[in-house]
Amino acid sequence: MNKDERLVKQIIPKSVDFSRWYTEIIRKAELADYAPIRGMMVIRPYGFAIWENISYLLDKRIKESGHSNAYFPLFIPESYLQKETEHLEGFSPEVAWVTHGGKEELEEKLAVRPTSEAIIGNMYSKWIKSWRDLPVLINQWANIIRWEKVTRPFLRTTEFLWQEGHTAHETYEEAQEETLMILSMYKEFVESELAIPVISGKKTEREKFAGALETYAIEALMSDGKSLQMGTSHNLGQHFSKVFNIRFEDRDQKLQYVWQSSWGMSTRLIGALIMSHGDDSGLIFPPRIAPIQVVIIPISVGNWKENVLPVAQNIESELKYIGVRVNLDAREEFTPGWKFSEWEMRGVPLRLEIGPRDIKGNHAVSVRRDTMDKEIISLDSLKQDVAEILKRIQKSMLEKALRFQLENTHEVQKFEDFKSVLDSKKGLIKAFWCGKQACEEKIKDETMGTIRVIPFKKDKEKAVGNCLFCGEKSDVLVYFARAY
RNA sequence: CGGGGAGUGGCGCAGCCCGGUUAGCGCGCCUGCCUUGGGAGCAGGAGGUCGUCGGUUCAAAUCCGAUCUCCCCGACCA
Repeated sequence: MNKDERLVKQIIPKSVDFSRWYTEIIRKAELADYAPIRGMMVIRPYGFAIWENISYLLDKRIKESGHSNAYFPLFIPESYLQKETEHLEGFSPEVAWVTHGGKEELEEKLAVRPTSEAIIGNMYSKWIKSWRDLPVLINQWANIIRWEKVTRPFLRTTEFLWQEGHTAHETYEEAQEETLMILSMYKEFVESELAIPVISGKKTEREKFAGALETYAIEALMSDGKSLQMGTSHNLGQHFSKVFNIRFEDRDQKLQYVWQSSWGMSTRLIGALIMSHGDDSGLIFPPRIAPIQVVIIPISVGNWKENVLPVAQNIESELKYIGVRVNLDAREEFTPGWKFSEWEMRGVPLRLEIGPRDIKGNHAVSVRRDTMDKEIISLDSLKQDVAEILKRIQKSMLEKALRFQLENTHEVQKFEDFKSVLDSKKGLIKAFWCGKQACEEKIKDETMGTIRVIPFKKDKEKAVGNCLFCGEKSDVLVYFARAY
C-alpha cells in the first residue's frame, strides 16, 4: 500500500522535502513548466487561470480606489535609468539590455524594464503642469525582466507578471496616505481572497526599494517556516520627480516637484498560495482563487452513463448557473478513485461524488479538500449548500493559516534564544532592534535572519526593550525571519 | 556569482567506473476486451539521433573538452 501510494501521488511528500515538493507539484499539477531559457517558465492554463482570478479581483480593487490602467513601453533608454542613482545601483546588476535592432547596433542601449519608475517618470513630466492635474493615479499590468542569479518557479523568475501602480501627488502627506492605503488594500486582498494572513509594516533602510523614501510591505509566513514578501508599496518622495523634472504650479503659484508612490504585486502570489496551503497530497486552493472550485465525479458503475451522468450534468449546469467554477469529470478511462487523487493533487477545494446509491437517496457526497470532511448533501438544496461550503472553506483556510502564523511567531529578548529559535522552530521572531544597520547586518551574517518588517505600533504592545544584538534601549519591535 | 549534484521515450530511473549485438525497466500513452463507491486486470502496440557542440577511437549513452539547462547549499533580489 505504501509503495502504491508513492506511485499514485507521484510527488514527494511536503513533509519530507519541501523544496522538491514545491517544484514537483508545480509541474505535476500543470501550473507551470520550465522553458528552455534560464530562469524562465511557461505558465500553463491551470496556473494562468489563477493569475487571471488574482488579476480580476485585484484590478477591481485598484479601480474602485480611483486608479486607472494604462500601458507603458517595455524598453527604457539607458539614460533614463541612470537618472536616479540609487535606483540604477539597485537594479543594474539585474537589467537585461537590448543593444541591437536587427543588425544595427543601437546608439543608446535599451533596458528591458526591471520596473517602470523611470519611463513613467519621464512621461509624467510631460503630463503634469498644474496642481489641477493631480493626483495622477495610474496602474499597469505588465511583464518585468530581472536577471536574477537564482530562480524558482513563481517565487523568482527572470520574467514575471505583475501590476505596478505609479501615482503623483501635491504633498508628501497625500503620497504617504496613498502608499499606506495601497498597503492595507494589499493586506485585505491577500487575506480575503488568497486566505493568507500577512503582517504589514515598514521595511528597514537596508531592505528598502532602490530609490524610495520609504518602503512598506506585506509579509507572510510560509508553511516551511520561511517568510515571503508578497507585496510592496513605496513612498518615493521627490526622488524621481526631481530627476525627471516632474513639476507643477501649486495653489500658491509656486513651482513644486510632485510627491510619488509606486506599488506592486506579482505572480509570486501564486507561489505563496502553493506554499501556504498545500499538503502532502498536493495543492489546496482557496475557493475565491481556485481555477476550478468544484469537481463532480460520477461514480461509474454499471450503466452509469444512463443513470448517473444525466444527474451529474444537471448538477453541473445548476452550479454554473449560480456562478460556481465547476468541472464535471466524466472521463471514461479513469476510475473514480484515480480522479479523487488527481483533483486532490490539483487543489480543487470541493469534490462532489454522485453515484447510483446517492441518486436513490436524492443526495450527493461532498468532500472538502482542506479538511477531507465528507458531508452528504441533498440534491434539493445542493446549490445553496455548495455555495455555503465554499464560503466555509475559504474562511477556515484563512483561520488555519493564521493559527499557523501565530503558533510560529515567537518573541525573544536574547540573541542566544533568537539563534536557537531560528534554527529549531523557524517562523517569525519578534524582537527589539535599536535601529542601527550594523546590528541588522550582523544578525543577518550570523543567523540568516533578516528584518522582514517594522510593524505599525499597536497600543497594547510593550513600548521598550533592548536591542537583540547590542542590548541598547529600543522602542522598535520588529519581525525577523529567514526569507525567500 | 561561489560550492555540490544531475540531464537517457511524457514522468521516474538503470546502463557509464571497465567503450563493442537491436539502449533496458516501472508508470503513463494508443487499440481491444473487461472493469469501476479511494489511483483495477489481461492481450497487443507506438514512442529514443542518450541535453547540445566538438574531440579521441575501427567503434562513444559510456572516455576528454566546451557549452546550455535544472536541482540543492551559500552571497544578491518581488
